[in-house]
Amino acid sequence: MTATLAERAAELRKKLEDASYRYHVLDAPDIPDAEYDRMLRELDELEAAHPELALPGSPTRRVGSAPSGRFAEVRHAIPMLSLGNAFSDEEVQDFVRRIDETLDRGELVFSAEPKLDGLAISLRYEQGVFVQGATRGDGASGEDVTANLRTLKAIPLQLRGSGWPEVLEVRGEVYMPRADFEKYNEHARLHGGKVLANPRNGAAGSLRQLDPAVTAQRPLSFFAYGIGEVAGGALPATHSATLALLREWGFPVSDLATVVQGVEGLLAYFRRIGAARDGLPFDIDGVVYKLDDYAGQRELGFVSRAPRWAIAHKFPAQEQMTVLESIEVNVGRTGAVTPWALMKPVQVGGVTVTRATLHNADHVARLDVRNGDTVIVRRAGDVIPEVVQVVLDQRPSGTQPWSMPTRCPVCGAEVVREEGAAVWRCSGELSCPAQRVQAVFHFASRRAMDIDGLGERYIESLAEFGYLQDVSDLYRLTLDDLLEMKRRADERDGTVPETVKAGKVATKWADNLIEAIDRSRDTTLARFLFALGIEHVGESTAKALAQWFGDLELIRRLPWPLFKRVPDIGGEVARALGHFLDQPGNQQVIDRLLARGVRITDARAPNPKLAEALDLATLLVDLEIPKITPVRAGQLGGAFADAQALLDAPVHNLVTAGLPAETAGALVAWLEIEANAGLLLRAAQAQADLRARLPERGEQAAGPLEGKTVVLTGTLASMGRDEAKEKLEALGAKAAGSVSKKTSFVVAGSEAGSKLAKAEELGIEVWDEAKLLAFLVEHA
DNA sequence: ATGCCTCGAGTTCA
DNA sequence: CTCGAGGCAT
Repeated sequence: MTATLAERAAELRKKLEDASYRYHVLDAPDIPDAEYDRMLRELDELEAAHPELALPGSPTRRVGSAPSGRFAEVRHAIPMLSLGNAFSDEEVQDFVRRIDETLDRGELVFSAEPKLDGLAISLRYEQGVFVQGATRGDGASGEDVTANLRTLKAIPLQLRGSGWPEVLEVRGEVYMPRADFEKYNEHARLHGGKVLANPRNGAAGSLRQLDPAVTAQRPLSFFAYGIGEVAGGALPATHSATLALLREWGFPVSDLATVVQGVEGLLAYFRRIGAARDGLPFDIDGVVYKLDDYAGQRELGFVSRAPRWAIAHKFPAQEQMTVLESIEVNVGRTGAVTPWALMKPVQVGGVTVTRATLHNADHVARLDVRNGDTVIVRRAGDVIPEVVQVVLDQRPSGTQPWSMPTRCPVCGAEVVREEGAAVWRCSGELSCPAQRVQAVFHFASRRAMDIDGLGERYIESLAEFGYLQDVSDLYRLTLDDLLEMKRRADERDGTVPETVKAGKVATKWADNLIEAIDRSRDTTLARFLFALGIEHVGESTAKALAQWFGDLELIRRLPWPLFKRVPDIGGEVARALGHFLDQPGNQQVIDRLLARGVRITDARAPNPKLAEALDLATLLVDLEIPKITPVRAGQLGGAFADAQALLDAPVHNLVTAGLPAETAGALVAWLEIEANAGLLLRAAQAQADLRARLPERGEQAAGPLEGKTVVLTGTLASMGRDEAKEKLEALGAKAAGSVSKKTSFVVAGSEAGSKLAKAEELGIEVWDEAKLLAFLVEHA
């Protein structure tokens, strides 16, 4: 029993020492802080419970690691201690209770401040002059980095004011502001410099440069938070008063540092800083509480490595270590094969994470993650977990680099990658069940046909049991089909509910689903086009198509080059759309959807601006015919009335139209290819069609927001964001996803974040909810 | 060609 | 939200 505990203690000590060395000496940590803290606590508890295991050299007895020797060693007259940690309200309550029991003096006053994620240093002033600066090192002695610290503008070389002690040591944190860190890295990337991993490492690495000139180039800053040795003078009786004095003497002190009372005060402060955290210009990993009066601090004293009168209250770890059990792949709607990591569940930033996307094969290769690896996961951008790094030391032996499967795990078709592209795709297209299921899921999604209650599981089962070949089958599902599907699915999974065994069948969900499918039959052209899941045709492009052509039948017949007449649609998107419509299978699906009751309720006349599509010269340029430059196309446009006339023309007419023989030859050769001739023929028909339908110019009334681009952000009280978007679009506005200088105005609800900040930065008009509502009422 | 600016597509958890 | 890539102005 004791033997195993002793082994565990030895193992923990070894790991902690290694990690500490990497962190403090090499500036290259290989495990997250949270993991370090966890191991240190385990060892601490072990040693507390079994004092015979506690050794003098244990990591629990000191703060960091010995200096690397490149800088002179500085012995701290008063050790630079680290703090105990609290991760929960209970631990903070315990901290306060312990002080209460010792001091017995009623409501306690604490100084509270953010805990910066930087590098702790000590600055020594004699007669008010900066004489020496040192890193914390192992707490007892650190490295002399005076020359480097002198380059920091935030550190006074001579104290301001008066009344300072003859000898004064100021402690604080050197850090790199986030924005400066980004800027620095951007510059480094552009000029091939060293890219810093994160602000903390950036600060640590910068201070440990042997050449102060290098340090001077780094955007470092400093906050004072305490004092060390004081001689030949006196300081106030409280920490807060001392901070105020330090500020007068010329030190930056965080203006978030404040005084609070009792446990409630501490916890309220923690929440306030936590809420403000993302908006702060620097990284913090928690807050620090210190008993404010020095007399009380002296009375409380220290436990082995930390003061009893202070504690660090840490935010939930944003990074954690866990084991990657396997790398799986997903097949998306477009056939994209995406690798993702299945991991042992771990708490990160307050939620349990088990899976994280690995984006694509290149990303996996860059990280070199393998099955069984120990990995560091982080929740990036607030929510989405990502695998940051592999802990190579912990890699099991005999692993192989991961490689993309050559066959689709779902349908067995070959997995291929387009030249130069990042994604690998399953080549099975609609014969791949995964792609079919995803296609239906997309079709039913809220922004497409909006079929409520049709989730992925139901779709999978319906497809599996043969009720669903393509999306048009949704519209011939019966109540019995659904119930039968459910029965077979339950049977297969062995999850037959007790109620069913008792002879009762729940049908409410199926009634609702049938009803939802029926409701979705009436839809808009934009939703319908989006729902089809055409490559490159997302919500925005679908809206543009609907707005410009107005009618499904017209779009179905259009030769692809004409799609390029719509703003923001270029060759790539037009070709993808044409390719989709050229497949008889797709046209049949559309036919069946219409035959089974799907109705487009907002058909209208084409946009008058499409008149330019009637121009033969424009059309010829769009067709991308070899040798037909815009100039040549113009000549042909002048010589022939329309595409039909060109098709009818004998070859020699091309030459008489002013075309050089070589160019005319290229055109004739192009036309000899049957598909091309067909394209031109269809273009001729489409032109005739359009000509018949186009309304007179200016017939369509322009909305009050015509030509305006708006961006919505934050939460609106009176309506959903989508609803607001629709209303603005109805008035002619275009709703964009991000703020740029082209944005006309931003509508900001409550808790608006980065987009509002960007708008303010660019000086773009911002509407609040009241202004939006007033505008909508006025133009209803 | 280059550099914005958008859009599309894929994604996590409660 | 973040990446990759298309569209378009320069």
